[in-house]
Amino acid sequence: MTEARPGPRERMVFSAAQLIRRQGVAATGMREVAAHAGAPRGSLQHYFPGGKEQLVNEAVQWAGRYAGKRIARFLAGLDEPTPSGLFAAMAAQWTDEYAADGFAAGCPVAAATVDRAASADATRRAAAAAFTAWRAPLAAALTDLGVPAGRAESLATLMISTLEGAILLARAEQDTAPLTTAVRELGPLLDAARA
Amino acid sequence: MTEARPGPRERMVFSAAQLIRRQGVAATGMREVAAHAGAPRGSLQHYFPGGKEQLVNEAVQWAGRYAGKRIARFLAGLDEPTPSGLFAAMAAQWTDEYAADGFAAGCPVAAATVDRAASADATRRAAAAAFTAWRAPLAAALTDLGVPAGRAESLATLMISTLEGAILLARAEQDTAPLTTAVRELGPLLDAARA
DNA sequence: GCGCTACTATGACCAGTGTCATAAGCCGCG
DNA sequence: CGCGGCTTATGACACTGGTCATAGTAGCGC
Repeated sequence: MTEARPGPRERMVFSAAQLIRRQGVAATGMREVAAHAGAPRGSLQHYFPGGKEQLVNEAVQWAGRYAGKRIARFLAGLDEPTPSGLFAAMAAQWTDEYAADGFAAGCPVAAATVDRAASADATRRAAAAAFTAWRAPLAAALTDLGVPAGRAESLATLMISTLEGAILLARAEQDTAPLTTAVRELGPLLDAARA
Repeated sequence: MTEARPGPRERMVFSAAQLIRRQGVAATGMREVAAHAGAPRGSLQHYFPGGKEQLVNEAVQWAGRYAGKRIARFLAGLDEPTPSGLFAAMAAQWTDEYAADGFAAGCPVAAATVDRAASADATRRAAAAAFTAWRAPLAAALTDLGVPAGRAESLATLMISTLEGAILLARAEQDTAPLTTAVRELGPLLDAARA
Protein backbone atom coordinates (compact mmCIF):
# COMPACT_ATOMS: atom_id res chain seq x y z
CA MET A 1 0.00 0.00 0.00
CA THR A 2 1.92 3.01 -1.13
CA GLU A 3 -0.98 5.31 -0.47
CA ALA A 4 -3.00 5.91 2.64
CA ARG A 5 -6.51 4.62 3.17
CA PRO A 6 -8.73 6.32 0.63
CA GLY A 7 -10.91 9.17 1.77
CA PRO A 8 -14.61 8.90 2.43
CA ARG A 9 -15.55 10.05 -1.02
CA GLU A 10 -13.61 7.32 -2.76
CA ARG A 11 -14.86 4.77 -0.29
CA MET A 12 -18.43 5.69 -1.06
CA VAL A 13 -17.89 5.35 -4.79
CA PHE A 14 -16.26 1.99 -4.23
CA SER A 15 -19.02 0.84 -1.91
CA ALA A 16 -21.64 1.96 -4.38
CA ALA A 17 -20.01 -0.18 -7.06
CA GLN A 18 -19.90 -3.17 -4.72
CA LEU A 19 -23.53 -2.88 -3.75
CA ILE A 20 -24.69 -2.22 -7.29
CA ARG A 21 -22.99 -5.27 -8.64
CA ARG A 22 -24.80 -7.38 -6.05
CA GLN A 23 -28.26 -5.88 -5.95
CA GLY A 24 -28.59 -3.66 -8.96
CA VAL A 25 -28.95 0.09 -8.98
CA ALA A 26 -32.54 0.54 -7.90
CA ALA A 27 -32.26 -1.76 -4.91
CA THR A 28 -29.18 0.03 -3.63
CA GLY A 29 -30.02 2.91 -1.32
CA MET A 30 -27.95 5.98 -0.64
CA ARG A 31 -28.05 5.46 3.11
CA GLU A 32 -26.92 1.89 2.53
CA VAL A 33 -23.94 3.07 0.53
CA ALA A 34 -22.87 5.46 3.25
CA ALA A 35 -23.23 2.77 5.89
CA HIS A 36 -21.28 0.26 3.83
CA ALA A 37 -18.50 2.78 3.32
CA GLY A 38 -18.43 3.69 6.98
CA ALA A 39 -19.09 7.25 5.91
CA PRO A 40 -21.47 9.71 7.51
CA ARG A 41 -24.80 10.13 5.88
CA GLY A 42 -24.35 13.85 5.67
CA SER A 43 -21.37 13.41 3.36
CA LEU A 44 -23.62 12.17 0.62
CA GLN A 45 -25.08 15.51 -0.24
CA HIS A 46 -21.74 17.15 0.28
CA TYR A 47 -19.70 15.03 -2.08
CA PHE A 48 -22.46 14.13 -4.49
CA PRO A 49 -24.65 17.18 -4.91
CA GLY A 50 -25.88 15.58 -8.12
CA GLY A 51 -27.65 12.98 -6.02
CA LYS A 52 -27.86 9.30 -6.65
CA GLU A 53 -27.31 9.60 -10.36
CA GLN A 54 -23.93 11.21 -9.83
CA LEU A 55 -22.90 8.55 -7.36
CA VAL A 56 -23.98 5.77 -9.68
CA ASN A 57 -22.24 7.34 -12.64
CA GLU A 58 -18.99 7.66 -10.73
CA ALA A 59 -19.24 4.08 -9.55
CA VAL A 60 -19.66 2.93 -13.14
CA GLN A 61 -16.79 5.10 -14.26
CA TRP A 62 -14.64 3.70 -11.49
CA ALA A 63 -15.46 0.16 -12.55
CA GLY A 64 -14.50 0.92 -16.13
CA ARG A 65 -11.15 2.33 -15.12
CA TYR A 66 -10.56 -0.63 -12.85
CA ALA A 67 -11.26 -3.13 -15.60
CA GLY A 68 -9.01 -1.25 -17.97
CA LYS A 69 -6.12 -1.23 -15.55
CA ARG A 70 -6.45 -4.94 -14.91
CA ILE A 71 -5.63 -5.69 -18.51
CA ALA A 72 -2.03 -4.58 -18.11
CA ARG A 73 -1.68 -6.68 -14.97
CA PHE A 74 -3.08 -9.74 -16.61
CA LEU A 75 -0.78 -9.24 -19.54
CA ALA A 76 2.23 -8.95 -17.27
CA GLY A 77 1.26 -12.04 -15.31
CA LEU A 78 0.95 -14.41 -18.25
CA ASP A 79 3.45 -17.28 -18.44
CA GLU A 80 3.29 -17.40 -22.19
CA PRO A 81 1.62 -14.31 -23.58
CA THR A 82 -1.15 -15.30 -25.96
CA PRO A 83 -4.60 -13.87 -26.63
CA SER A 84 -6.22 -16.98 -25.24
CA GLY A 85 -4.10 -16.73 -22.12
CA LEU A 86 -5.20 -13.17 -21.61
CA PHE A 87 -8.84 -14.12 -21.98
CA ALA A 88 -8.36 -17.01 -19.60
CA ALA A 89 -6.88 -14.65 -17.03
CA MET A 90 -9.83 -12.28 -17.38
CA ALA A 91 -12.26 -15.11 -16.84
CA ALA A 92 -10.22 -16.57 -14.01
CA GLN A 93 -10.75 -13.44 -12.00
CA TRP A 94 -14.43 -14.33 -11.98
CA THR A 95 -14.15 -18.06 -11.46
CA ASP A 96 -11.82 -17.39 -8.55
CA GLU A 97 -14.19 -14.94 -6.96
CA TYR A 98 -17.15 -17.22 -7.46
CA ALA A 99 -15.32 -20.17 -6.01
CA ALA A 100 -14.19 -18.17 -3.01
CA ASP A 101 -17.15 -15.95 -2.20
CA GLY A 102 -20.15 -17.43 -3.99
CA PHE A 103 -22.12 -16.12 -6.90
CA ALA A 104 -23.53 -13.03 -5.23
CA ALA A 105 -21.97 -10.39 -7.42
CA GLY A 106 -21.80 -9.53 -11.08
CA CYS A 107 -20.42 -6.67 -13.11
CA PRO A 108 -21.50 -3.23 -11.92
CA VAL A 109 -21.46 -1.80 -15.41
CA ALA A 110 -23.83 -4.51 -16.56
CA ALA A 111 -26.13 -3.79 -13.64
CA ALA A 112 -26.15 -0.09 -14.37
CA THR A 113 -26.90 -0.75 -18.02
CA VAL A 114 -29.77 -3.09 -17.28
CA ASP A 115 -31.33 -0.84 -14.67
CA ARG A 116 -30.73 2.60 -16.03
CA ALA A 117 -29.93 2.55 -19.74
CA ALA A 118 -33.49 3.42 -20.64
CA SER A 119 -34.22 5.92 -17.89
CA ALA A 120 -31.01 7.84 -17.22
CA ASP A 121 -29.07 8.74 -20.30
CA ALA A 122 -26.09 10.07 -18.37
CA THR A 123 -25.71 6.71 -16.68
CA ARG A 124 -26.05 4.94 -19.99
CA ARG A 125 -23.26 7.09 -21.37
CA ALA A 126 -21.16 6.39 -18.31
CA ALA A 127 -21.62 2.69 -18.97
CA ALA A 128 -20.65 3.11 -22.60
CA ALA A 129 -17.55 5.03 -21.50
CA ALA A 130 -16.72 2.28 -19.03
CA PHE A 131 -16.87 -0.35 -21.74
CA THR A 132 -14.62 1.80 -23.89
CA ALA A 133 -12.17 2.22 -21.01
CA TRP A 134 -12.11 -1.54 -20.83
CA ARG A 135 -11.99 -2.34 -24.53
CA ALA A 136 -9.30 0.13 -25.57
CA PRO A 137 -6.47 -1.32 -23.46
CA LEU A 138 -7.69 -4.80 -24.29
CA ALA A 139 -7.47 -4.12 -28.01
CA ALA A 140 -4.03 -2.59 -27.52
CA ALA A 141 -2.94 -5.69 -25.63
CA LEU A 142 -4.16 -7.89 -28.45
CA THR A 143 -2.10 -5.99 -31.00
CA ASP A 144 0.88 -6.39 -28.70
CA LEU A 145 0.24 -10.10 -28.79
CA GLY A 146 0.34 -10.13 -32.56
CA VAL A 147 -3.26 -9.61 -33.56
CA PRO A 148 -3.57 -7.37 -36.61
CA ALA A 149 -4.94 -3.93 -35.85
CA GLY A 150 -8.08 -4.54 -37.86
CA ARG A 151 -9.10 -7.59 -35.88
CA ALA A 152 -8.00 -6.43 -32.45
CA GLU A 153 -10.87 -4.05 -31.89
CA SER A 154 -13.44 -6.62 -32.99
CA LEU A 155 -11.97 -9.37 -30.90
CA ALA A 156 -11.81 -7.11 -27.87
CA THR A 157 -15.53 -6.45 -28.28
CA LEU A 158 -16.17 -10.15 -28.68
CA MET A 159 -14.17 -11.00 -25.57
CA ILE A 160 -16.01 -8.49 -23.43
CA SER A 161 -19.39 -9.54 -24.79
CA THR A 162 -18.74 -13.17 -24.16
CA LEU A 163 -17.30 -12.57 -20.73
CA GLU A 164 -20.23 -10.42 -19.64
CA GLY A 165 -22.71 -12.98 -20.88
CA ALA A 166 -20.84 -15.84 -19.26
CA ILE A 167 -20.84 -13.94 -15.95
CA LEU A 168 -24.59 -13.63 -16.28
CA LEU A 169 -25.11 -17.32 -16.95
CA ALA A 170 -22.71 -18.29 -14.20
CA ARG A 171 -24.59 -16.23 -11.66
CA ALA A 172 -27.97 -17.55 -12.70
CA GLU A 173 -26.84 -21.17 -12.68
CA GLN A 174 -24.43 -20.80 -9.78
CA ASP A 175 -21.88 -22.64 -11.81
CA THR A 176 -18.64 -21.44 -13.33
CA ALA A 177 -19.09 -23.72 -16.33
CA PRO A 178 -20.21 -20.94 -18.70
CA LEU A 179 -16.97 -19.10 -17.94
CA THR A 180 -14.73 -22.07 -18.48
CA THR A 181 -16.67 -23.01 -21.60
CA ALA A 182 -16.18 -19.55 -23.02
CA VAL A 183 -12.45 -19.75 -22.43
CA ARG A 184 -12.17 -23.21 -23.93
CA GLU A 185 -14.21 -22.47 -27.03
CA LEU A 186 -13.01 -18.97 -27.72
CA GLY A 187 -9.32 -19.54 -27.01
CA PRO A 188 -8.35 -21.15 -30.30
CA LEU A 189 -10.20 -18.51 -32.26
CA LEU A 190 -8.30 -15.76 -30.48
CA ASP A 191 -4.91 -17.34 -30.95
CA ALA A 192 -5.61 -18.06 -34.60
CA ALA A 193 -6.05 -14.35 -35.20
CA ARG A 194 -2.37 -13.66 -34.69
CA ALA A 195 -0.55 -12.60 -37.82
CA MET B 1 -54.34 -16.14 -34.49
CA THR B 2 -55.88 -19.47 -33.82
CA GLU B 3 -56.54 -18.53 -30.21
CA ALA B 4 -58.39 -15.65 -28.70
CA ARG B 5 -56.76 -12.67 -27.04
CA PRO B 6 -54.95 -13.95 -24.00
CA GLY B 7 -56.58 -13.56 -20.61
CA PRO B 8 -55.63 -10.95 -18.06
CA ARG B 9 -53.30 -13.27 -16.24
CA GLU B 10 -51.18 -13.97 -19.29
CA ARG B 11 -51.25 -10.33 -20.25
CA MET B 12 -49.88 -9.37 -16.87
CA VAL B 13 -47.04 -11.87 -17.11
CA PHE B 14 -46.24 -10.60 -20.57
CA SER B 15 -46.38 -6.99 -19.47
CA ALA B 16 -44.16 -7.73 -16.53
CA ALA B 17 -41.56 -9.20 -18.86
CA GLN B 18 -41.75 -6.17 -21.11
CA LEU B 19 -41.36 -3.70 -18.29
CA ILE B 20 -38.61 -5.70 -16.61
CA ARG B 21 -36.53 -5.85 -19.72
CA ARG B 22 -36.70 -2.06 -20.00
CA GLN B 23 -36.35 -0.91 -16.41
CA GLY B 24 -35.15 -3.86 -14.41
CA VAL B 25 -37.05 -5.69 -11.73
CA ALA B 26 -36.80 -3.27 -8.83
CA ALA B 27 -37.94 -0.28 -10.84
CA THR B 28 -40.99 -2.11 -12.15
CA GLY B 29 -44.02 -1.72 -9.91
CA MET B 30 -46.93 -4.05 -9.56
CA ARG B 31 -49.46 -1.30 -10.18
CA GLU B 32 -47.49 -0.38 -13.28
CA VAL B 33 -47.68 -3.93 -14.59
CA ALA B 34 -51.43 -4.03 -14.12
CA ALA B 35 -51.85 -0.70 -15.86
CA HIS B 36 -49.63 -1.76 -18.75
CA ALA B 37 -51.62 -4.95 -19.16
CA GLY B 38 -54.92 -3.12 -19.00
CA ALA B 39 -55.80 -5.36 -16.09
CA PRO B 40 -57.51 -4.37 -12.88
CA ARG B 41 -55.28 -3.81 -9.92
CA GLY B 42 -57.28 -6.19 -7.80
CA SER B 43 -56.36 -9.05 -10.10
CA LEU B 44 -52.78 -8.92 -8.95
CA GLN B 45 -53.39 -10.45 -5.58
CA HIS B 46 -55.90 -12.81 -7.09
CA TYR B 47 -53.71 -14.32 -9.77
CA PHE B 48 -50.40 -13.89 -8.03
CA PRO B 49 -50.93 -14.58 -4.35
CA GLY B 50 -47.18 -15.11 -4.12
CA GLY B 51 -46.74 -11.40 -4.69
CA LYS B 52 -44.20 -9.71 -6.86
CA GLU B 53 -41.75 -12.55 -6.67
CA GLN B 54 -44.22 -14.93 -8.23
CA LEU B 55 -45.04 -12.49 -10.99
CA VAL B 56 -41.37 -11.90 -11.73
CA ASN B 57 -40.62 -15.59 -11.72
CA GLU B 58 -43.40 -16.31 -14.17
CA ALA B 59 -42.26 -13.51 -16.42
CA VAL B 60 -38.76 -14.97 -16.46
CA GLN B 61 -40.13 -18.41 -17.12
CA TRP B 62 -42.23 -17.07 -19.95
CA ALA B 63 -39.20 -15.40 -21.50
CA GLY B 64 -37.25 -18.63 -21.37
CA ARG B 65 -39.98 -20.56 -23.11
CA TYR B 66 -40.31 -17.83 -25.70
CA ALA B 67 -36.61 -17.87 -26.48
CA GLY B 68 -36.64 -21.65 -26.73
CA LYS B 69 -39.51 -21.66 -29.16
CA ARG B 70 -37.89 -19.07 -31.37
CA ILE B 71 -35.03 -21.43 -32.11
CA ALA B 72 -37.22 -23.72 -34.16
CA ARG B 73 -38.59 -20.78 -36.11
CA PHE B 74 -35.17 -19.41 -36.84
CA LEU B 75 -34.04 -22.81 -37.97
CA ALA B 76 -37.00 -23.14 -40.29
CA GLY B 77 -36.45 -19.70 -41.74
CA LEU B 78 -32.82 -20.14 -42.74
CA ASP B 79 -31.99 -20.07 -46.44
CA GLU B 80 -29.02 -22.34 -46.02
CA PRO B 81 -29.06 -23.98 -42.63
CA THR B 82 -25.73 -23.47 -40.92
CA PRO B 83 -24.78 -22.79 -37.29
CA SER B 84 -23.56 -19.34 -38.22
CA GLY B 85 -26.80 -18.62 -39.99
CA LEU B 86 -28.75 -19.63 -36.91
CA PHE B 87 -26.65 -17.36 -34.74
CA ALA B 88 -27.06 -14.54 -37.21
CA ALA B 89 -30.82 -14.97 -37.08
CA MET B 90 -30.79 -14.86 -33.29
CA ALA B 91 -28.77 -11.67 -33.33
CA ALA B 92 -30.87 -10.17 -36.11
CA GLN B 93 -33.92 -10.28 -33.89
CA TRP B 94 -32.13 -7.77 -31.68
CA THR B 95 -30.59 -5.60 -34.33
CA ASP B 96 -33.99 -5.36 -35.98
CA GLU B 97 -35.67 -4.36 -32.78
CA TYR B 98 -33.00 -1.84 -31.93
CA ALA B 99 -33.16 -0.32 -35.37
CA ALA B 100 -36.92 -0.08 -35.25
CA ASP B 101 -37.69 0.85 -31.66
CA GLY B 102 -34.44 2.13 -30.17
CA PHE B 103 -32.26 0.63 -27.53
CA ALA B 104 -34.68 0.82 -24.65
CA ALA B 105 -35.04 -2.87 -23.90
CA GLY B 106 -32.79 -5.77 -23.08
CA CYS B 107 -33.29 -9.38 -22.09
CA PRO B 108 -35.70 -9.86 -19.18
CA VAL B 109 -33.82 -12.91 -17.92
CA ALA B 110 -30.63 -10.90 -17.75
CA ALA B 111 -32.42 -8.15 -15.85
CA ALA B 112 -33.87 -10.59 -13.37
CA THR B 113 -30.48 -12.18 -12.84
CA VAL B 114 -28.74 -8.88 -12.26
CA ASP B 115 -31.39 -7.55 -9.91
CA ARG B 116 -32.45 -10.61 -8.00
CA ALA B 117 -29.90 -13.41 -8.24
CA ALA B 118 -28.41 -12.50 -4.89
CA SER B 119 -31.59 -11.68 -3.00
CA ALA B 120 -34.29 -14.04 -4.27
CA ASP B 121 -33.13 -17.56 -4.85
CA ALA B 122 -36.39 -18.66 -6.44
CA THR B 123 -35.98 -15.97 -9.08
CA ARG B 124 -32.38 -16.97 -9.62
CA ARG B 125 -33.51 -20.53 -10.19
CA ALA B 126 -36.20 -19.34 -12.56
CA ALA B 127 -33.52 -17.53 -14.53
CA ALA B 128 -31.35 -20.62 -14.62
CA ALA B 129 -34.32 -22.63 -15.86
CA ALA B 130 -35.00 -20.01 -18.50
CA PHE B 131 -31.46 -20.25 -19.79
CA THR B 132 -31.81 -24.02 -19.90
CA ALA B 133 -35.08 -23.72 -21.78
CA TRP B 134 -33.20 -21.61 -24.28
CA ARG B 135 -30.01 -23.62 -24.50
CA ALA B 136 -31.52 -27.08 -24.84
CA PRO B 137 -33.33 -26.50 -28.14
CA LEU B 138 -30.39 -24.50 -29.37
CA ALA B 139 -28.02 -27.37 -28.70
CA ALA B 140 -30.44 -29.74 -30.38
CA ALA B 141 -30.59 -27.47 -33.41
CA LEU B 142 -26.80 -27.42 -33.59
CA THR B 143 -26.63 -31.20 -33.67
CA ASP B 144 -29.23 -31.14 -36.41
CA LEU B 145 -26.92 -28.84 -38.32
CA GLY B 146 -24.07 -31.29 -38.02
CA VAL B 147 -22.32 -30.27 -34.85
CA PRO B 148 -21.11 -33.26 -32.84
CA ALA B 149 -23.06 -33.88 -29.67
CA GLY B 150 -20.09 -33.13 -27.49
CA ARG B 151 -19.57 -29.67 -28.87
CA ALA B 152 -23.18 -28.68 -29.32
CA GLU B 153 -23.87 -28.05 -25.68
CA SER B 154 -20.74 -25.97 -25.27
CA LEU B 155 -21.35 -23.95 -28.38
CA ALA B 156 -24.94 -23.30 -27.35
CA THR B 157 -23.67 -21.90 -24.07
CA LEU B 158 -21.13 -19.81 -25.92
CA MET B 159 -23.73 -18.45 -28.31
CA ILE B 160 -26.05 -17.41 -25.52
CA SER B 161 -23.25 -15.89 -23.48
CA THR B 162 -21.97 -13.88 -26.39
CA LEU B 163 -25.42 -12.80 -27.45
CA GLU B 164 -26.36 -11.64 -23.96
CA GLY B 165 -23.14 -9.71 -23.59
CA ALA B 166 -23.49 -8.16 -27.01
CA ILE B 167 -27.02 -7.05 -26.14
CA LEU B 168 -25.62 -5.39 -23.06
CA LEU B 169 -22.91 -3.55 -24.98
CA ALA B 170 -25.32 -2.57 -27.71
CA ARG B 171 -27.71 -1.02 -25.22
CA ALA B 172 -24.98 0.86 -23.39
CA GLU B 173 -23.44 2.20 -26.59
CA GLN B 174 -26.71 2.57 -28.47
CA ASP B 175 -25.07 0.85 -31.38
CA THR B 176 -25.72 -2.53 -32.92
CA ALA B 177 -22.04 -2.99 -33.73
CA PRO B 178 -21.37 -5.40 -30.84
CA LEU B 179 -24.09 -7.67 -32.19
CA THR B 180 -22.86 -7.64 -35.75
CA THR B 181 -19.29 -8.07 -34.56
CA ALA B 182 -20.29 -11.12 -32.56
CA VAL B 183 -21.94 -12.67 -35.58
CA ARG B 184 -19.03 -11.93 -37.87
CA GLU B 185 -16.34 -13.19 -35.50
CA LEU B 186 -18.15 -16.17 -34.10
CA GLY B 187 -19.71 -17.42 -37.32
CA PRO B 188 -16.67 -19.22 -38.76
CA LEU B 189 -15.97 -20.87 -35.44
CA LEU B 190 -19.50 -22.25 -35.31
CA ASP B 191 -19.49 -23.55 -38.85
CA ALA B 192 -16.08 -25.11 -38.40
CA ALA B 193 -17.48 -27.26 -35.60
CA ARG B 194 -19.56 -29.31 -38.01
CA ALA B 195 -18.41 -32.85 -38.36
C1' DG C 1 -84.27 -16.69 -7.35
C1' DC C 2 -80.14 -18.54 -4.56
C1' DG C 3 -75.78 -19.51 -3.66
C1' DC C 4 -71.34 -20.25 -4.69
C1' DT C 5 -67.19 -19.23 -6.89
C1' DA C 6 -64.32 -16.20 -9.59
C1' DC C 7 -63.01 -11.93 -10.10
C1' DT C 8 -62.70 -6.86 -9.20
C1' DA C 9 -62.51 -2.53 -6.40
C1' DT C 10 -60.67 0.43 -3.08
C1' DG C 11 -58.60 2.23 0.77
C1' DA C 12 -55.17 1.86 4.25
C1' DC C 13 -50.67 0.63 6.23
C1' DC C 14 -45.88 0.69 6.88
C1' DA C 15 -41.39 0.51 5.44
C1' DG C 16 -38.53 2.49 2.53
C1' DT C 17 -36.78 5.95 -0.90
C1' DG C 18 -34.12 10.39 -2.49
C1' DT C 19 -33.82 14.92 -1.28
C1' DC C 20 -33.64 19.08 1.29
C1' DA C 21 -32.99 22.57 5.23
C1' DT C 22 -30.78 23.64 8.95
C1' DA C 23 -27.51 23.43 12.39
C1' DA C 24 -23.65 21.87 14.55
C1' DG C 25 -18.61 20.38 14.85
C1' DC C 26 -13.77 20.50 13.47
C1' DC C 27 -9.49 22.71 12.34
C1' DG C 28 -6.02 25.48 10.41
C1' DC C 29 -4.92 30.52 9.64
C1' DG C 30 -4.52 35.11 10.79
C1' DC D 1 -8.93 33.96 20.45
C1' DG D 2 -11.92 34.22 16.38
C1' DC D 3 -13.07 33.79 11.95
C1' DG D 4 -14.26 30.75 7.76
C1' DG D 5 -13.85 26.75 5.20
C1' DC D 6 -14.93 22.09 4.82
C1' DT D 7 -17.28 18.41 6.72
C1' DT D 8 -20.78 16.07 9.44
C1' DA D 9 -25.45 15.57 11.96
C1' DT D 10 -30.11 15.15 12.08
C1' DG D 11 -34.77 15.62 11.31
C1' DA D 12 -38.42 16.34 8.06
C1' DC D 13 -40.70 16.08 3.66
C1' DA D 14 -43.07 14.17 -0.13
C1' DC D 15 -43.53 10.10 -2.34
C1' DT D 16 -43.75 5.34 -3.88
C1' DG D 17 -43.47 0.52 -3.05
C1' DG D 18 -45.62 -4.06 -1.94
C1' DT D 19 -48.98 -5.96 0.74
C1' DC D 20 -53.20 -6.67 3.24
C1' DA D 21 -58.22 -6.35 4.58
C1' DT D 22 -62.50 -5.81 3.23
C1' DA D 23 -66.16 -5.21 0.46
C1' DG D 24 -68.33 -5.40 -3.79
C1' DT D 25 -69.82 -7.41 -8.41
C1' DA D 26 -70.57 -11.03 -12.32
C1' DG D 27 -71.92 -15.08 -13.89
C1' DC D 28 -73.23 -19.75 -13.88
C1' DG D 29 -75.31 -24.16 -12.03
C1' DC D 30 -79.26 -25.66 -9.59
